[in-house]
Amino acid sequence: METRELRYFVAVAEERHFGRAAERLGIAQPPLSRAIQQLERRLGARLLDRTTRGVALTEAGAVLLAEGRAALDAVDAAERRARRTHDGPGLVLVSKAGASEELLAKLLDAYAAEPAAVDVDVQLCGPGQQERLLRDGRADVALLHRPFDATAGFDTEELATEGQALFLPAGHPLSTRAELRTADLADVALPRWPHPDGAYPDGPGPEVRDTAQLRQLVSLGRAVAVLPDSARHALADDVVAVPLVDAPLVTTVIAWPAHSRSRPLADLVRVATRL
Amino acid sequence: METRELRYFVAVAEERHFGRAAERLGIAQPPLSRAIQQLERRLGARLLDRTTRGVALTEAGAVLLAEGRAALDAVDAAERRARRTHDGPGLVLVSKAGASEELLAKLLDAYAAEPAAVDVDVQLCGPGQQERLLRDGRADVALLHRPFDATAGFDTEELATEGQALFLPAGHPLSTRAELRTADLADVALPRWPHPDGAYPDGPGPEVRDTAQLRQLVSLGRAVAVLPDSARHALADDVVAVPLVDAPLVTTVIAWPAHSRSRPLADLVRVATRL
DNA sequence: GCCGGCGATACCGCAGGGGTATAGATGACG
DNA sequence: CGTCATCTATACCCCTGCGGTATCGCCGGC
Repeated sequence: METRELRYFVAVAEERHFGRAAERLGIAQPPLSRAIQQLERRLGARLLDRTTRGVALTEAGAVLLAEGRAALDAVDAAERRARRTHDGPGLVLVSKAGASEELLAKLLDAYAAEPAAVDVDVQLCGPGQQERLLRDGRADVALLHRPFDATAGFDTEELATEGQALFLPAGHPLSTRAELRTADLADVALPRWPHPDGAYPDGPGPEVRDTAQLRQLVSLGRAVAVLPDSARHALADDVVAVPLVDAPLVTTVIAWPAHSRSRPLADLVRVATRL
Repeated sequence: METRELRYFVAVAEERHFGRAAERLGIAQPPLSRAIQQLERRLGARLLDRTTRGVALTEAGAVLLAEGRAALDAVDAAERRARRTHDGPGLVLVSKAGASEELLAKLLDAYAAEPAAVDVDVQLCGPGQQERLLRDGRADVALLHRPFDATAGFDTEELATEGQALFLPAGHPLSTRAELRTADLADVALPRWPHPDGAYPDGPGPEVRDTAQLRQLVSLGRAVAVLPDSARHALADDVVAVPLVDAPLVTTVIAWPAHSRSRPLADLVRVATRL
């Protein structure tokens, strides 16, 4: 199966519409129809149920969509990592904006002191994006936070575990409490995080993209946030943190593609585990 | 990057010779040279150092070889799993021939009793092959044995942990001992297992492909073997097992691709963990 | 019953992948 | 040092197959 066929199929499967998929791919609709038919013939399997109002995935189509996305990411990763290797030694580390800032700073300092240290390009992104970057080769290593981020398929080492706290603007009714339980948050409008596809769930809370942005909203009195205790370290005067004693513990882990065995990556991981 | 280009590059990188790679690919040598040149131009990176006596990998080439193999496996997996889904529900389980036989039998029995059980196709193979089958989609789930098999990149659940024993033909000098230590094996010729590429290391012991074959050689008095205790269960009268008290513990795990979320697979894993 | 939207079919043009023949480069060898 | 063997690159040709345009057939909505 060729990458092109797979890209075409994934586009149709995601758009559930040949015309829109063709537009997204920058080709006309008829060649796309033909390509999908050929793919189905070669696989010997129906992938799509066509109706006059669009297309639906068959079971085999759903499997090919899931596996095909992973395969396309792997191909992209091969290309990106080869290109980056040619451009010179270096690592791309990705972390959530605003999360584990102190740990990240210590890690970068400690690694830079290593004799064989290479350039580390730090990418900050919103939650749930790191996994994708690691899979498609835009990043080599990531700081993830269990249980929020999926670590499936990566090698990981645990770096730190901490509790969570509610971060409130000073003057908020709950800000005088010594500690809180999740039940106390029943009628608090918590911020809404985007799904992986970028859409936001419905609800009363503000829409946020990353933790740094959220912290600013809290400071402005426009949001309250549940964040790991370490977010406390750069707290503005007008923000209060109250421990949430029964919130799940958050573990910061360093994660990398399971097959990676480069020397700089191994050094970075070793430094991280010895912090 | 197209699958075809990647296949071509991997062939040349593995053969380190354009002519042989072309033959393996079933094409002539000149188009292959051209294809690699185009790939290098598109990537903007030299992948191979050509000499008149063959080719050597550059650093970027080595990265592309490793990542490219994984990517090609992922593409194959997408194709195979889509095809198998179309052919009907079913799981392919792979295990080492002769290993964990009792546990495997119990697992298959227990799963078959499930209300939503699907066909389970059991593939037996030599050591180190399961990982490959799981990666390229020929299998859905595997029984692996830590620390011998690599579980990197898979989701796993532990099923059993056991010690190892030395399996000897009756009458062997060591067969009367109540227990052994690894130091006692210093001048015993242990069997040689093939590398992933099929080549055998040099040494005095017999060449073996799988545990079932090894057991037969022991029974014939042509080999001695270090195997997990459970290999004892179908022991012939003429074979003696002596515990190796300081050998590493062997953990049997059930492993599957990290992103797999099919109902039959989840059922099988649940049944396995409750054995 | 007509219209609009969607996927499939028919047909054409050309980019590019594959083939053969051969040149160019370089280490091996007498 | 010249010749040969070996291996990759270049030149040139052919034809497959991808992509484009025009149009058809089908079906749901009004």
